[in-house]
Amino acid sequence: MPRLTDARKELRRTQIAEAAVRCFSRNGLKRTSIADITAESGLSAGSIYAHYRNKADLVQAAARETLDKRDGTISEYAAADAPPSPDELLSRLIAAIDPAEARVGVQTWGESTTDPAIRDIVADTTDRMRAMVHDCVTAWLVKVEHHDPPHAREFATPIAHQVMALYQAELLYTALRTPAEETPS
Amino acid sequence: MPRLTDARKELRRTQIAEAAVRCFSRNGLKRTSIADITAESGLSAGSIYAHYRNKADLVQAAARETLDKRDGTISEYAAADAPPSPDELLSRLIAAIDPAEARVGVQTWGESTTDPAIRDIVADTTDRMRAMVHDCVTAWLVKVEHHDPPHAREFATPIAHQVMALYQAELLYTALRTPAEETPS
DNA sequence: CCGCAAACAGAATGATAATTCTGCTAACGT
DNA sequence: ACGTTAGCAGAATTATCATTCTGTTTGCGG
Repeated sequence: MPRLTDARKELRRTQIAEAAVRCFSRNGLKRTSIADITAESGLSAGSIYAHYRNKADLVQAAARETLDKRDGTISEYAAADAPPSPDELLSRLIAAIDPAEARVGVQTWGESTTDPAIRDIVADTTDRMRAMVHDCVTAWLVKVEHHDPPHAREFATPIAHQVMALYQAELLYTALRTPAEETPS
Repeated sequence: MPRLTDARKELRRTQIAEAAVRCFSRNGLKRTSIADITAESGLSAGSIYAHYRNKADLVQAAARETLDKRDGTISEYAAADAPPSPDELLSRLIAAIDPAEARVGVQTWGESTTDPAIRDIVADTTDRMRAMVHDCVTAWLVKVEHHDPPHAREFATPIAHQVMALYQAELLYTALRTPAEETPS
C-alpha cells in the first residue's frame, strides 16, 4: 500500500501510543518491551518501527500524550464567567485524575531526571499548566474578588504555585495508592 | 577471610549503596548496570552479589538510603523550644535539598508505580516524614501560637499536608532543574 | 481496475547486562 | 602466628530485548 492517508497514519500512531501507555501504566517505562506493545496493540514490531523511530521516540510520544491530556480542561475555566476559586479549581483537577495516567505521569518524572528529551517535555507541560492555573486564579481574583488586574496577576503567582504543588502531590499519592493492575501476561 | 566483623560488613554495604546512588543519580535506576556500580565502587560484581541478593535488592537499599536521609533533621525541630513556623520549616526543608538525592528520590517515585517493594518504602518514608512535619506544626501552634494541644493537632493536619506537597513539588522541580552530571564514562 | 511502493508480520540478529562460577586472597578467631 | 573460609575479582553464561531484515500484503493514485 502506498503511504496511508495522513488521517489514517495519525490514527495508527495514536493506536500504538495508547497501547504503549497501557503497558507503561502496568509495567513501567523500562520493563515494557516492544513485544509487550505489539501484543497490546495487535500490531507487529515491524509496524511499530514504521511509525516510531525507536523506543525512546515512542516513550516521548506516550509522555506527551498523558501529560497533555490534563491541559485541555483548565483553559476553559479561566474563560468562564464565574471562574472557580483556587480551592474549587484544585478539587476539580484532582477529581479529574485518572490512576493509570497518574502512574505514567510519575514515571515520566522519574525518567526526566536522566533523559533530556523527556525532561523538556515535562518542563514544558508543567510550565504550560502552571500558566493556565495562573490565568484561572487571576480571572477569579478579578471577576469574583474584584482585585484590579495588574495586582491580581501578581497576587495570583504564589497561589498558582501552591495549587500546582498540591495537584502534583496528589498525582503522586494517587500513583502510590492505586496498585498497578495485574499484568495479563 | 572468615566473615567480616559486622561493622566492616555494614561499611561495605554502604560503600556499595552509596556508589549505586551516585550512579543512579547520573543515569537512572534502569540505565545503571552492575558494571557501572563496580566501576564506581571499585569493587567487583562478585563482591556486590555477596552483599546484595540482586539488583532489585540494591535498588531498595539505595532508595531507603536517600529517602531516609531527609528524616533526621526534622525531628529535632519539633522538640525545639521555639519550633519554626510552617513557612520557616518549609524553607529549611527546601534549603536542605541536595540535587543528586532529589533526582534519585524522584526516580524512586517512578519506580514505586510498578515495584511493590519500592512502593512500600516510599509510602512508609512519606508517612513518617508527614508525621514529623505534623508534630512540628503542632508544636509551633502550641508553643508559639498558644493553641491548646487537642485543637492544635487537628488544625495542624491540613497545614502539614500543604507543607509536604510544597516540599515534594520542590523536590521535583530541583530534579527537573539540575541537569544530571555528565557521565564520566 | 491495476500496479507499485508503503505498511505490515514475524523471524533473525546483535548487543547489553544480570547473574553465576572458578579460583585466589586476605581477615578474623584462636 | 596460622589455618580456615568468607570475601572478592573477573571471566563465563545466559536471558532479554531493541532493532533490522525478508518477504508478503494491501491501500491508494491514476
